[in-house]
Amino acid sequence: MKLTSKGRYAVMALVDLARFDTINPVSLRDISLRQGISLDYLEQIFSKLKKNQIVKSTRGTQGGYVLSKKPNEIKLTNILNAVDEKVKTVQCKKESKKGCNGKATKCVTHNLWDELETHINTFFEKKSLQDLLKNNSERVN
Amino acid sequence: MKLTSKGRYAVMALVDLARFDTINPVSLRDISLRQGISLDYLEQIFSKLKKNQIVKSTRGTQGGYVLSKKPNEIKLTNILNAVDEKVKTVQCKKESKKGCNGKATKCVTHNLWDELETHINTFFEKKSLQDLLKNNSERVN
DNA sequence: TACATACCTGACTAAAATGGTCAAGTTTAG
DNA sequence: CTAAACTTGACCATTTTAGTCAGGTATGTA
Repeated sequence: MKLTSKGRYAVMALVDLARFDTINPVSLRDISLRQGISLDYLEQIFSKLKKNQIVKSTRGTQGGYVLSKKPNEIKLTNILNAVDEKVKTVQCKKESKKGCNGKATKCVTHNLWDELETHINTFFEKKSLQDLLKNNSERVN
Repeated sequence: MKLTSKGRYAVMALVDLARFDTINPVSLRDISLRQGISLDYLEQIFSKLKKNQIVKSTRGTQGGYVLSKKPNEIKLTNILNAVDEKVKTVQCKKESKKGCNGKATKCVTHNLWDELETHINTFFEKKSLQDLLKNNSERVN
């Protein structure tokens, strides 16, 4: 079980945005430099964040990104879903009439992973960007 | 973020074992057939479970595996750790003096993943094999 | 004692996911 | 009109996953 960098990068970038977008849009270049994340990779991530209406973009010189909602309205679950960092547990095909692993019944752990999924999602639904801002009033660059 | 099959297989196999090892040791072959898991893969998994004293083995004809403790004493966290299915979050090198991503300070999400890790582990520490047995009194084969 | 059964070990591998890079744009402020 | 910034999509090296394969070794039973 593993948490990947993409979700972490997305959260880091948005915290950065929340801190710096108050006056002007923030360019990915700036975020890249401040957070040490590859610019090209950031572009992929922000493309998804934009599709999910978490950020808005302005083109051209002095352009960049801003949050489309207030930090306390952006929950971590929104961010992680946007970049496809969902909790994937059992791969039992829900379509199929069969249970897990081709058996007639559900595998004995089926409910377990469901519970875990709920458990983790609850955690992410409670946390907002605002919560992270509070814990990190020290400067980062 | 993803949960892999290895951990799921380990739990499935141990639930199977808990149900059938009361009289004789259970052969991996039987578990393989009942649970639809490759025999060779099961051997790898059980090798780790044995190293971590979760199961005991008997060789020879009529041999097989039995649990080394009672089902209520085996927590999911023990099982998942045994098969290296730990929760891995940030890859910040703890050795290094530097913070995450080569920055001087901890990345803004550092504490977040720590919290999540604790949150998930708490879940696994509460659940025992016994708990899974209760929820699955229906037959599985 | 033979031998089948079952555990044990380690090397190997196809496929997928991860964590990016690279190239070629389009848009717009100045 | 041009540089800064967003946009899109193809591409790729590495690592992980989920096994397979090939050989063992140990031992209960006939």
